[in-house]
Amino acid sequence: MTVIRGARERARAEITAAIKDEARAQLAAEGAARLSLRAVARELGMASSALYRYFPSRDDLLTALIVDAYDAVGAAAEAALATAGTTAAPVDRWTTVCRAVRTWALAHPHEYALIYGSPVPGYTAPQTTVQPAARVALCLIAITRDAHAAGTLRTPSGPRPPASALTDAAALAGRLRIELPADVIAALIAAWAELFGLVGFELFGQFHQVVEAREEFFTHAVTRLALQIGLGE
Amino acid sequence: MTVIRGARERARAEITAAIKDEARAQLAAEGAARLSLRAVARELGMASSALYRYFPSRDDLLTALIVDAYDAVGAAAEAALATAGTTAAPVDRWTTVCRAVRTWALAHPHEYALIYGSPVPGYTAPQTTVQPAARVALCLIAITRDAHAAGTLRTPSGPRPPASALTDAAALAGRLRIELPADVIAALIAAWAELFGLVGFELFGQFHQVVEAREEFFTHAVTRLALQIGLGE
DNA sequence: CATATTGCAAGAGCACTGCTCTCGTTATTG
DNA sequence: CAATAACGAGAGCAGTGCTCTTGCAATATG
Repeated sequence: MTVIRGARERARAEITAAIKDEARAQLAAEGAARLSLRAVARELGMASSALYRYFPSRDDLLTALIVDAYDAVGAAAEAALATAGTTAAPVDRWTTVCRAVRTWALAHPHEYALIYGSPVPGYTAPQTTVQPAARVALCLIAITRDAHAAGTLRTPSGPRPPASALTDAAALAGRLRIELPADVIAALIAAWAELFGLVGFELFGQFHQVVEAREEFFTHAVTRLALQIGLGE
Repeated sequence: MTVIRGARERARAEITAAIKDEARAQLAAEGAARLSLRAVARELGMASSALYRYFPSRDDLLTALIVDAYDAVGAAAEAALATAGTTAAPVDRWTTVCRAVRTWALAHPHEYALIYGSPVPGYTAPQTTVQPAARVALCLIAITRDAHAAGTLRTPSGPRPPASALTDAAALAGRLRIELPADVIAALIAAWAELFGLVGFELFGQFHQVVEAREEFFTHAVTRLALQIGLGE
């Protein structure tokens, strides 16, 4: 971590945090589209131009909020995984993490939309977002790897992935040093994307007048995702 | 269809269409956030205030684009289903429709983001969007219903949905007059959401450095979705 | 300690936005 | 033909992101 030396750096860190907090509050209240630098400055009692000392542009502020949101949902997933413990059944660990993601999303819809909805600032996210963005996925990987190490992992259901998908999966496994078969990795990636499809559809209103028992439906659906990659049963 | 009587109504219809076309062009080029009424008016050679005779607000124009986008992706899905024909295997019909959705999304990323990413204008979409929004889902339902009628539908894999989910599914089936078992409906809803999770993750860059053979991966994943609701095999 | 340098806040200002209002003009209808 | 409704254009308001300049305070340097 960076050590803050003088009073100036300390003040800078505090003001930067205050700006992000106020911006996050506006984001939560009104959404990313209505987030206004001038309103943030107004609320903080400073000139709008002073804010540019801390964030060179509105997009940079949004990017900082994106990183924070990824970290927040990642932390929620990790906390859920920790409370579930390593002794629980893999399926239960899986559903616990998934439900934590869903709960966080429902509590922070605008922040969720910022990271898993339309990517607002430009189309290619800065490199700084990729590591926080991976935290939820790493939780799901950890569960699967533990099950694999314990020998309780079946082979994924359904047909075998095509060779190209297995190549991609093997490359990813090598890069992240994941001790899992390529077909499991491929199934994991699909389940990971499908999980956020379920969350996003509920959050963005597609389940309106379609699914009413949202939580039960979600739990059931992610349980099936777990079984499909070979966890449990 | 509405019959256009006078020259005034004809002009109004044409100008409304021209506004939407120009707005759609700007949406495709820059995204919903950068869509500007004044720029649309400028490009059309009219005063910005005149545009408000046709769309009472920017959100109303966006809503019109949303409806059009739902209709476009729905039409793409229906066209794919038509070309696949009724004689093809249910799994192939399913993957054909899914791939048409993905192809449309890749060709129209901003329009896709508008409807399946973060819902921009307000949180509750107007009632006029629900019918066009259902067209893709109705394609998937039709495939499943055809397979059920032909007797080639297995029971969905995995555990049975909870009672509340079955109740929701039965209610939906009754409302839409779908002749399908409740557990199939429930599996269909999950697969429907998961399909758009796969598309969205690819489109929004989450598969960056994760999946390279995107098309093969997608086809494989949606094939598994089909098997999971009982189509084919 | 005195001085030069740097970091910072504030204000004015630019170009842009969505939107409203008014004012002539044009097309439709009785 | 006359009354009415629809329409286009312009001015204007409040707000936005962002830049530039000016003056001040904290830091670093001799």
